[in-house]
Amino acid sequence: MARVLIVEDEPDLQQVLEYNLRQAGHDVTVASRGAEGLRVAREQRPDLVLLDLMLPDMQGTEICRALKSAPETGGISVVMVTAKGEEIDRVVGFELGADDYVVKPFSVRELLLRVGAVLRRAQQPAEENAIQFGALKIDRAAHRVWINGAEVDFTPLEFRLLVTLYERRNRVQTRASLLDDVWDVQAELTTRTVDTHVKRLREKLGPVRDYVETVRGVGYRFVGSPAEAGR
Amino acid sequence: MARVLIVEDEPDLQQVLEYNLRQAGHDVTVASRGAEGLRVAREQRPDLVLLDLMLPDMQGTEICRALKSAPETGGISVVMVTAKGEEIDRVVGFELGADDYVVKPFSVRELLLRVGAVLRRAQQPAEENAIQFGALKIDRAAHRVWINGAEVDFTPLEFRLLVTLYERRNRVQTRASLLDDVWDVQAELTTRTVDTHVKRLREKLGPVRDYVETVRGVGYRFVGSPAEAGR
DNA sequence: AGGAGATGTGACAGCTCCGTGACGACACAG
DNA sequence: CTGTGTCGTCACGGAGCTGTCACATCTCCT
Repeated sequence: MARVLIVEDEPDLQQVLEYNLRQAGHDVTVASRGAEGLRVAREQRPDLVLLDLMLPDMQGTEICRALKSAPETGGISVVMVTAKGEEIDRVVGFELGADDYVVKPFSVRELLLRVGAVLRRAQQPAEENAIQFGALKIDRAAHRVWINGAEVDFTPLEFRLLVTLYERRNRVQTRASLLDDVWDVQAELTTRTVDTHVKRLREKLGPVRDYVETVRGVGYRFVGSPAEAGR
Repeated sequence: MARVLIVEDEPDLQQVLEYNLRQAGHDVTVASRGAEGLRVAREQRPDLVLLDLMLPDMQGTEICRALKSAPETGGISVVMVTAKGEEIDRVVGFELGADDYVVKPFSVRELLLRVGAVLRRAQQPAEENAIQFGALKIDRAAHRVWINGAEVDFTPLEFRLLVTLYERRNRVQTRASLLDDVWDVQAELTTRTVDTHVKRLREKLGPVRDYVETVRGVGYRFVGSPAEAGR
């Protein structure tokens, strides 16, 4: 299905990742050290690199930056595997251009979902990476949003919420499932937290706030007629 | 909400798990020994198995593998409960296809969150979302209804009632069974409440109000000739 | 035709749910 | 240390939803 390079020093985790990605039908290569990973990535140009943030010889961030900044390897998708769930790690990961991340301990299902989503996105770069939806434009890679051509700042959380809502557009998403997808599973939060962030999202969405609809008693729904999409 | 099988030998933990999962509205079965757990899982086909890694007679991993590798039981979600937080345990658990795990000691809240998340994910693709029935169109995922192409707003209760009636179409449903299916289990309501909501449903159904028939002395029935379906 | 029981209808009060603004905790930058 | 930005929680209030009741209408039986 796709060629995946795993850069991970911990043998157990390495094995889990390799096993499950193979199961999912991918062509897998493994590297234990950062330098080795970077070399293999440059030589083989895989479709996706699964990259541990902490490696014995160098930081995963360096590898990510090195890959993303070079034109030959810039097209390779990067998913970061982070040990700590700290927000800072995620932000830094994204700032470096990583396409997504998973936080240890993660469920296999989650990992495969994220890897699958990133690969799918990369396959149709023009359409999927830059989302244009009516007056709303989202660049996932750059983490930027424009409304009627004017750029609007979104916090990392708001951005994730917006993208998550968009990805399952025209489907109601319960507060619980949004908490699953936008926040960590282990996060113990009130469902009302979702309300507050939807409110903040709508404020920033301004003229296109109606794209996010409330479905009373159920959850939220991103909505838009197909005619509006891809414009 | 869902049928959960607990396979756990330690009586205290068994009790805690059972109690809390019942509180969360699940239908719980308990097994103390691995062989028993495997047998019950095969017979009852629960939605989810909460599986202790260490059992007196066999390893939880064996049970997990046995369930996941057989087509009949492969769809059952498995959440592992591990005594030690060692990475190796997780690895083994995931390699075998467990959907998630919790490490003892765990907070009850975290357990419930993970169980809920796993169930929600497993549920998602199973449902058939688009229903078209003559002039009536129902999108369950989006929670939207159209009549002759025009969208009509339904309250959460009305929507559930409509879908429930539709699902058992051409079969009479008593007021009592509708109360069970549409309302909360513990709700103690007058059967007349059903009448009122059927009335409201019919109002909104307008031209297709005749899809909901009254069966005097028994209950209500959603009807439609097969020719009308799937249009 | 008349009556009893079942069902339809309209009104209403109570309640749930959601939007909103405010606040405190926390992390980070200067 | 202080200022700034982000995030989670809470309390309030309004809008919408829902259960119940009383009464009207209908259906079936005698």
